[in-house]
Amino acid sequence: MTAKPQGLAVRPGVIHYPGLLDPPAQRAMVDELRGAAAVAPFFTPRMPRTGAPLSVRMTNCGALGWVADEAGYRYVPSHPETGLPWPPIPGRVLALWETLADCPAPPEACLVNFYSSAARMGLHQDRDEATFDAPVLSVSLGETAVFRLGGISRRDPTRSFRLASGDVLVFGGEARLAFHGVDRLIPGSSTLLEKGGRLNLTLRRVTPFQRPAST
DNA sequence: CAGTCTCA
DNA sequence: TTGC
Repeated sequence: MTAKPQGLAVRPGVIHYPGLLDPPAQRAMVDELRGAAAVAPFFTPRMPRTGAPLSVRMTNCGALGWVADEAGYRYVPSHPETGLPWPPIPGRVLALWETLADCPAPPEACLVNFYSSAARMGLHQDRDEATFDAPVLSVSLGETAVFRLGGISRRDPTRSFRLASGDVLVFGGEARLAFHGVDRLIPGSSTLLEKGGRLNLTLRRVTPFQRPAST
């Protein structure tokens, strides 16, 4: 995949690439992620202050990983339970970023969220990064998610649409800070993951990069 | 500088 | 890096 594929603008700045990864590519990516999860096991994130658990389980790849616990939301260089550095971002995940992100620097964080059939994710923004110049790239693997997308303000109207296995979504430009979440999964919609559920990868730039000079 | 929780 |  060298040329940039065509996508659908769900709203300005949010591009949906349905079925961008064919089933063999999805399987290969899942295999890579299994290797990463063997080094950095999934853990249960918690809400700041209350400690209420989120229903997803998560791990990370890359130089920095996103964690959530009583202390807050933040990026850290190592796994909160093992203390080991996050494993590298898998090659085919990096390749997707290179094709789609239009960004001169590689991603620093690859958050891997696992949704069981009952997991959900409330509406939120990805805003814990020190730069919003780079887009956020999201990859869906496994069961279809009923995804919810809003605007920049929490009270903006929202829309819902489905994200199936192999779909890629890019949040950039004016939509980089769009609210989004997952209402639910559609059970039985995929057999990619033997035990069901859904993996979502979120690729992000965390620290600023030097943009090419304009003259 | 309160949040991607949840339940009232 | 959470207490305020």
